[in-house]
Amino acid sequence: MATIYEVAAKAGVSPATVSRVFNGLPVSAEKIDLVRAASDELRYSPNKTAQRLRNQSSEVVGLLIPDIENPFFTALARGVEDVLQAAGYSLVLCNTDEDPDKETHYLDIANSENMAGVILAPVAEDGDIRRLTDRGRPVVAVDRDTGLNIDAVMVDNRAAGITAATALWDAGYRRIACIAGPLEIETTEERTLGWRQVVTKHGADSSVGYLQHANYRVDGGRSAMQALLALDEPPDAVVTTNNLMGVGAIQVLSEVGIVPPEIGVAVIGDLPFATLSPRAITQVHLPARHLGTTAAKMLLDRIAGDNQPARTVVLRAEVTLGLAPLAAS
Amino acid sequence: MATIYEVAAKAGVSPATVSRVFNGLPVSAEKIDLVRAASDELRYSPNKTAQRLRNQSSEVVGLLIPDIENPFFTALARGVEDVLQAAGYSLVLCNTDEDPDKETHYLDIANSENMAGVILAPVAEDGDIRRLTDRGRPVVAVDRDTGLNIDAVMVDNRAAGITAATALWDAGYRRIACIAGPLEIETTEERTLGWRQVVTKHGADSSVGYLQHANYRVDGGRSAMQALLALDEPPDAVVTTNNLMGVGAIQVLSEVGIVPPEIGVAVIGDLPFATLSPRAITQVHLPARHLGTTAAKMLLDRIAGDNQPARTVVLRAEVTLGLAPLAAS
DNA sequence: GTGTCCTAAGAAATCGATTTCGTCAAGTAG
DNA sequence: CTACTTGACGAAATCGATTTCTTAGGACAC
Repeated sequence: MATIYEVAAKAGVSPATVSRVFNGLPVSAEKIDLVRAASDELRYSPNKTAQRLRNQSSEVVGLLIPDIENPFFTALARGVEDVLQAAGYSLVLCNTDEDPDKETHYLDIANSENMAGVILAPVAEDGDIRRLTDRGRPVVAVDRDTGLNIDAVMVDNRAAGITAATALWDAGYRRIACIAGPLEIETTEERTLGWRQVVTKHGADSSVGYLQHANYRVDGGRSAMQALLALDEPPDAVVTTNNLMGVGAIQVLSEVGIVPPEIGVAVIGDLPFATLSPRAITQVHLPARHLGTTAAKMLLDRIAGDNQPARTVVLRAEVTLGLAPLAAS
Repeated sequence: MATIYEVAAKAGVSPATVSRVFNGLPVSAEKIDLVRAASDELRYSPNKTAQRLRNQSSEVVGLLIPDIENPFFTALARGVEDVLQAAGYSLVLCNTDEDPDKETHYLDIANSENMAGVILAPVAEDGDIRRLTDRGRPVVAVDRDTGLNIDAVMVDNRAAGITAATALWDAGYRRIACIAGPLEIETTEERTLGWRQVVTKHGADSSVGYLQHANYRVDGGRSAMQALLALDEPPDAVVTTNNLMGVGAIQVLSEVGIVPPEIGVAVIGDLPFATLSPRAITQVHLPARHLGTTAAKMLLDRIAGDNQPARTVVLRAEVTLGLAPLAAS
């Protein structure tokens, strides 16, 4: 790789002049031509590492997500990438695995790598985000809240829970269960609260094991659904508070031969790879990609020097109704 | 952020000594203590950018994949990440979107970012991989071949196609169609050749529209399946040459009410988010994660200075048989 | 004709680490 | 006791860009 010194030597000018040409600072037309010719010939492109050291910042943004294999987060990542790529930034994608230590580790890296900023779906509320913000590096929280006063892009999870449960109730289901995630994850807790609000409003009983806590993944949904089916009076419908648990629940149902709309199923989150006709299922679509693009735009604003007080943007989910039960129960 | 000079001043030593302490070079015990105390107090951690400039390399690896929303590639990425993370490297994930220009762009970035190496699922055979290899940066191809003489980790795609078609034949299906991807993508072409080999071996007719080319995604699988069902004599089984097209095909089948094993379905690739019981479907499991871990290990070897001739590792797919048809047709 | 101002462009400092080189002191051999 | 080796460690060069400082030269006013 050619350096700025080689270009300068070949063009018969100083390195400073080469730098000026590449940064659009005033240089005589004559020398501009010399420099362009020399740099073309040597296929010169400025060394980003040296630029970064000198400028104390880079055109790299970190994105920290808990699970790269969850389609929700990949859609989010896709949204982030689209915006950043268009703005000439590159994206470093880090998998925190719901592990606070990994999160801290990657935040340290963001720091010592001089990244321009970070978009973060936080694992722990007390993460070491300060280290970045103290150095003036913008951080945007996405999907989940931090305790800190920073930009955030969130989904109205309570409303999503209400929407899901209401859709099932309106379709005629009366014994609506809920498969919730681990207690520590606030998003799923909020959705659960939305479900509970609807169920109790209608005076239905929600205390007989209809609330199942499970891990956030497919197998969690499976075991929770199995537990629900084993109840003396199984539910006639179920809300799952994320996409993967929804997959697990539907798998179990299809294995025992109970297919929606024989049982009502509402999933909060999208099922991009559902293999049965998605029409039978109520989906509360989370705007994952939009979450990503919004967060990326906010981050770019901050990088550009925007200093307004921290904003929180709340996006709403959109529902696709599933079929109603075949006959009144 | 504290610099090495501040640490040196506080400890009353030279920056060189601080550097030596951090790099395990011989320093007297007495000064080691001084440096440790000072760096702890200042929470010093070396600036990676400066290290990278000086050392002409970094502990960052680039992974270029065509589609971050495809579970095959996220599983692969996950495998890469596990290995790199354990070795203290970080991963920059780049989405090439099957676009040769984006691929070139990201390869340039890998170059000027002084990345330690690159793992690449190439889009175009004539990509600008040379620019990296010429500078001594190792590159490992994964999933797809390059024309170049570099390390590669591949799947035996022909065998995967043969396995899929044979499983259906052995289960008793006799009119086996194939949903293939775009002609440019060699992986799906090889799988298609495997299918054709089995079909022609048994003297079955494969020329009556049973081979459908479609785009590589869910909607491609949908339209191909619809075309197959519209034939005068529709197939009684179908092989799809990737996971997403499989999803689309199965969706269409479930919508028209034909459920496996009424029709035979063999998918090359995994269906991690299938919502029907996967038991009815033959899956040829591609070792996506293993592909990633293998590639990452090979890359780390090269980074460590391994100079043996380029290797190509071929992994084999594993089949999970679906159910046989209910009655002989 | 001389003083002032402005612009182009080179010299040199800077970012923060690593590493070579040289110095000095202590230890060992003759 | 001198000569030579060895080891710790500081001074300074280096990586490749950007930016400040400085200087030279031209344009213009008086």
